[in-house]
Amino acid sequence: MTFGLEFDAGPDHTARTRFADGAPGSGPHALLEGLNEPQRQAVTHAGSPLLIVAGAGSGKTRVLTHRIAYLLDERHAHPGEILAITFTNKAAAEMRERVETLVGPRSRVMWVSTFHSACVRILRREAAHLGWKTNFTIYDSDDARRLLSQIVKDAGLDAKKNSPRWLAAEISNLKNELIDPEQAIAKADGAKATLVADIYSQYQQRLRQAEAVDFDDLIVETVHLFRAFPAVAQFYRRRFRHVLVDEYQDTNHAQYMLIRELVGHSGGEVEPAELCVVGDADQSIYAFRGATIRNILEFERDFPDAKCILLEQNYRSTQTILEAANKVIRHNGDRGREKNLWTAQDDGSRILGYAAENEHDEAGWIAKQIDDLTDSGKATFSQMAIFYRTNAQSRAFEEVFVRRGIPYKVVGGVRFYERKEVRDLLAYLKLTVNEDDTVAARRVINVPKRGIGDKAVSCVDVLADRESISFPAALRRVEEAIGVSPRAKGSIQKFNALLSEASALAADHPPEVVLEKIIADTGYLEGLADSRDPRDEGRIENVQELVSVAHEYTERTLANAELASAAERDSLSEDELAALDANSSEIEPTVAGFLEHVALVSDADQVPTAADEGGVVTLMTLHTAKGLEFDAVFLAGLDEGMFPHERSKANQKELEEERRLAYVGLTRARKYLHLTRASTRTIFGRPEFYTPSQFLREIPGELIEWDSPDPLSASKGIGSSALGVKTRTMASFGQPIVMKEPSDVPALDIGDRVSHDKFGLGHVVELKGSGPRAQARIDFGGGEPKWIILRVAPISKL
DNA sequence: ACATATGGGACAAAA
DNA sequence: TCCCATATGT
Repeated sequence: MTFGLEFDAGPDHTARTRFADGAPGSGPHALLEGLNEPQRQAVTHAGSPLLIVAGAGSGKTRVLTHRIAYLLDERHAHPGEILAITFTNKAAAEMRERVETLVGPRSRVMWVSTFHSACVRILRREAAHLGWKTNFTIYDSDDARRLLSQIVKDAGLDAKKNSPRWLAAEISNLKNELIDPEQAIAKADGAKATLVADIYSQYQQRLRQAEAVDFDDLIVETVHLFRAFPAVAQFYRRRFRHVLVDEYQDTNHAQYMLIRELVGHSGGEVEPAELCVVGDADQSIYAFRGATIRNILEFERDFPDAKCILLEQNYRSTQTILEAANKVIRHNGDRGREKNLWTAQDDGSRILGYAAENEHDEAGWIAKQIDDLTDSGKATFSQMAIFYRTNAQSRAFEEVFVRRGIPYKVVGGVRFYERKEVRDLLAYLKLTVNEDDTVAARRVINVPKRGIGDKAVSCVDVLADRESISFPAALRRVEEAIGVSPRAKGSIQKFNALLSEASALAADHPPEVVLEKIIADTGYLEGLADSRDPRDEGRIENVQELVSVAHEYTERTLANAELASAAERDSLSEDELAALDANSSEIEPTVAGFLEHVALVSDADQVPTAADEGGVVTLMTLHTAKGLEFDAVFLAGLDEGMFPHERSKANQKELEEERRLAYVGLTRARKYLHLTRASTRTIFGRPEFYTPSQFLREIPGELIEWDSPDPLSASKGIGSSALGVKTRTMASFGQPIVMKEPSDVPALDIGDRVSHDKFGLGHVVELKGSGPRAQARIDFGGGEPKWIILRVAPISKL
C-alpha cells in the first residue's frame, strides 16, 4: 500500500481491487472504468504523439499506469516495447508495481526508470562503441568539483576567482544545451567564456582518462552515441515502440533531444515510436538545472500532429486549498495553456495560519498542531508533512520534535552519501571497480594517514603526466617515480597491494564483503577511534551504516533478480530482449551495481511510506515534495527572502519559478493546510528580520484563519514567546528518530546484557541520567564502550 | 608529514 | 555556526 504518492487520485478507488488479479483479457471497459472522459481519451489515444496536460492532483499517474496496461492488454504491445521515464526511482518502482497489479508479472520486463538510470543502462551496454570500459565511474557533483579544483590548481589559476562550484555550474549549463568543448571554444565571446570553455575541455579530457562521466554526461553521451552510431539508435528505436515521459515540464534540452532520438522521426528506417508525455507548466521547478518550460509549451509544434488532452478535475484537495493555489498561480504571466482546475469536493476547513516570533516558535506551533491532529484522529503521522524552502530550516523542527516525542524523518539535507567517511569508503570501492579513478585515488591515498604527503603525491603526478597515465596507474608504477622517499614508496606499495586484493575480492563478492575487507585492511575505524576530533565519534556509526546499506542492496538485488527471472519465464521474450536484459547490472549484487545505485538514488526515493517506517511525519524541501500528497501539510517559512528566496527576487523568471514552487506546495495537501512564518530567524548565528511572504498576500484573506495576529494586517502583533530551546545537533540524517514511550524505555542495571539493532550484543558498564535523559554506557565488544540514549536507541534488554 | 590555529565563506533547489 | 582551505608550528 502506497501512501504519499499520487497513485490513487481518481474518482473510483475500487477499480484497483477489481483488477488485482491482473486477469489477462479484461475488456477495455474494465481498464477505463472509473475514469473521467479526458482520462479515458488519454488512456486510449493511439497513433500520434500525445501531450497530457495534467493539473495537480488530476490523476495523471493513474492515467499513465492505465494507459500502459491498455497498451499491453488491448493494443497487444509487448512489455519489452515500453519505455517509461519517471522522475524518481521510487516513482518508477511504484509504477511498475501498479501496472503489474493490472496486467500481471509480465510487466516486469518493461523499462520504467529515470532518465539517468536508463542512460546508464544503455551506456554500459554500448560502452564499446564509445571506446569506454563497461565499468566506467559516475562522478557526482562533489567528485566533479574536486576534479575542477585540481584543474584550476594545475593551471595556476586563482581558485577564489574560479571556484569549482561556479565552473561546475557553467559547464553543466553548456552540457545541458548539448554544447561540446569544441563548440564552446568556438562560440566563446569573451575572456570569461573562453576560460570556461578551456577548463571544460580539460575537464572532459580528465574525465575520460579517469574512465568517468558526470551526471550530465549520462544524458549527453547517450544522445551523442545515438547520433554517432545510427545502427545503435535503430536498435533502441526498434525495441521501444512506446515512450512515455512523466514530468515533461522538467526536462532540459539534452533530455528533450534524447527523447527525439529514441522516438525517431517519420521517414526513418523505423516508424517513430508512439510518444506520450505528461506534464504541467505550473509545476515546473527545475529551471536552475536546465529544465526548460519550452519543451511542454512547444510540444505541439515539435510534434506536428500531436494530440493534447487536459486533465482539469482535481481529486485530491478541498475547494479551499485549490482556490488558494489557483489564486497564487494566477499571478504568473507565462503559463502556457491555461488550465481551470476544479474539484467536486466541499470547501473543507479553512487554511490555518500562524505568524511566529521566531523559528523555534514556528516549529513549536506546528508540533502542537500535529499533536492536535493525531489526538483528534484527523490525521496520522505518516499522513503529515512539513515543507520548507531550504534544508537548513529542518533543524528547528528536529529540536522541537525530539523534545515532544513526535516521530519524524528528514528527507534530504546533509545527505548520508555526502559524509566524509562515507565518501572515503566509496572512493575505495570505486577504485576496486575502476582502476583509473583519479579523483577517488587522490581522495584516499592518505586516508587514513599512512605517511604519503603532498611531496610524494606531486612526484607521482609528474610520472602520470610524463607517461600519460591516470594517477592511480602511476601509483602502481611508483618504482619509476623520481623523488619519492623510500618510506612513502613503501606506503604506496602497501596501498596498491590493498587495492589489488580488494579488487580481486570485488570480482566475485557482494559489496558489503569488499567493504568490510577495506575497512579492516585500512584500519579505517581504528583511525576514527584514535582521533581526538570530536566529529569522528559519530562517523564510526556511519561506517557501520554504510555496510548495512550495502548489505540491504545485496538482499534487494537478489530478491529482484528472482522476480525478474520469474517474469521472463512468463513472458515470450525474444532473443534480442534476453540479450539486452542479461546485461542489466541488477541481476547480481556487485560492487559496481552498488556504486551505481548510490550514485543515482535521489532524495525523493527516501520518502518514508506508512508501512516501512511505522508512521512518521516527513520533513522535506518543496522540491522533494513534488509528486507527493498528504492529508495535512505544513508550509513553513513564508517570509520574504526565505520564500521567495532572496536570490530569486531580482529576476522575474526566477520569481515565477518560486511561485510555481508555492503552487506545488499548496496542492500537496488533501484536507488540512497550514501556513507559517516567523519574523525573526537566526541566520549564520545572527538574528535577521523578515516580513511576510508576498505569496501569503496572494491568497484571499477569507481562506485563512490566523491562530496569531494576522501578519498581513497593518497592526503588528506579538506572537507567543520563544521556547528558548538550546541548540543541539541532530546526528540523524534520514534515519527516522522514533521516541519510545517512557514505559518502553528498558530499565537497565550495570551488568545487564542488551541487544542493539545496529551494534549487536553488549553489556551495560555504566549508567547516568534518568527519565528521558537516561543513558547507558554499553560495551559492544570492539573498542571503547559507547554512551547510548535509551529513549531513542534501538535497544532491548535480554 | 602531521597537528593545530586561523580566517573567510556558506545556505537555494538536485540527479 | 559550521566547514573547509591555508598557514604555521613540531
